[in-house]
Amino acid sequence: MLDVKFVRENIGRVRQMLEERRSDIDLEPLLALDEQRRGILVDVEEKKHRRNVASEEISRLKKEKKDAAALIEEMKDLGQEIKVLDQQLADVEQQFRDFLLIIPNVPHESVPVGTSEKDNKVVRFWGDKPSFGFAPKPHWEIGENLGILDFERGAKITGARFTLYWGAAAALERALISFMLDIHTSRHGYTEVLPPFIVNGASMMGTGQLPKFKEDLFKLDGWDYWLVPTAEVPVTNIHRDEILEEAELPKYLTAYTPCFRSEAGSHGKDTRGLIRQHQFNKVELVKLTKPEDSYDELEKLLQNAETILRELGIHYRVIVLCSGDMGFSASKTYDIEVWLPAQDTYREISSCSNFEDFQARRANIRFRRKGRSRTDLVHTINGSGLAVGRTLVAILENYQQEDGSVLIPEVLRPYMGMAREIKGR
RNA sequence: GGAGAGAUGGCCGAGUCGGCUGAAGGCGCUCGCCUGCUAAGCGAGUGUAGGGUGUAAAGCUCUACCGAGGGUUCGAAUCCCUCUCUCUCCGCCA
Repeated sequence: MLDVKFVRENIGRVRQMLEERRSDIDLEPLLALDEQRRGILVDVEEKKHRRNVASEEISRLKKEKKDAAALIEEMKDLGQEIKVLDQQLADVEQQFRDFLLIIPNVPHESVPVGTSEKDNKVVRFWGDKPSFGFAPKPHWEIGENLGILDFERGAKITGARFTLYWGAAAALERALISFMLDIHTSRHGYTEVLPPFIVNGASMMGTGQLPKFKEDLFKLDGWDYWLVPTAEVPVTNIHRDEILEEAELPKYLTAYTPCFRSEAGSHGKDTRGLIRQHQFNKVELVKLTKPEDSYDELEKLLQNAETILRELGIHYRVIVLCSGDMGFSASKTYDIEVWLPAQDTYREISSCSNFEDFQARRANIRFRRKGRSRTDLVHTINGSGLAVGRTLVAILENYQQEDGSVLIPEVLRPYMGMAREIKGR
């Protein structure tokens, strides 16, 4: 959510931003509502002031045993007027807030302007594409041949985009989760948390999934409860409606959660394999920082995520998303794309974003600088560190051998009973 | 699921028959004084949000907020209703 004052004072910039994001929101109604809101506010506050003064007067008259009937009668009318104005104000504020909630964040000045993913810019590459003396297979073939990925039974148990893992695949998934969490806690200074996997509507509002992206979420029937689409939601909302001390910042949090996404609008896309599932595992990195530090902290968080792929020895590239391809709440986003040899392409395995104060304003997460009385909004940053299912895909494809077996990256072996390779269940 | 108790400022805790209670008292914290050091002591200050005024900061001023929402009333932390959450006991359960 943007600051109304910012919108009011930088109307040109906000208009331009909406254009860059290819959004057709018209800001006029917002400004009109803001004007209206302040007009009613001044009026109703003045009336309330008069009522307060009169109430004291009535109290005094009664104590002195004097007649207060005339004043009371007068206040009855004033009370009615206030009631009407309060109702009007509530209506206007509701509309005003609803409007503000659907305006996207302003891209950072370093973000390339563009209309689609074609305008994203590659920042760097790491490692090399592996060379195979045979035609590399896609992960779904590798997994099915080894008997460790069962797409048919996943679909039977639940439906499309759900997969059953057997034996070594299940163990590898679990190993990856532990490995990632261990690296981030022991080497990068994050505190591990295990949050609820179901959150309420207020939390979804806080990080920006609601009200605009309801159709992407799974909701529990009859409850204001939603399955988390990412750990970003419960973890960022840990400090919702709190005021932190300056000394507590920056906060580094990491969490494993499953993620649930309806994938509305992606019918027919990535239908084979593990790439696009309704349920997948992810280790998430979340930071709450002071505004002046957030862009440095974003770079560090990105590197923290990259470390996982480097340790696993898998080739990847980093790209910066252009204005037209960025998510609703982000000011700047880097994607890490991992190399998938069978598809001869790079696929997103992590998305690291700075939201500046956009989420903090919605979620009301503030901090107080030492020696100052007023509060400031924190900046929030998060990124996948990494998407576990896609990491498993990358391992299967990059570490496959001609005989159909898969080598286990060395750093994962301690988590896999020191096994060197996967030959079957 | 059944029965009961509660929700007040960073924390503890008081609010009688509704009327200078944004809220006593204490703790904590901040600044100043005092003091070989520390501790103690003394003095002052110490919620959040929004509006007005102000070039800005400060300041001044108004409004709202005592779990949330509604109601009664000239006036509600105090009375009534609904909801949420917490705690205790019973039942059930991993």
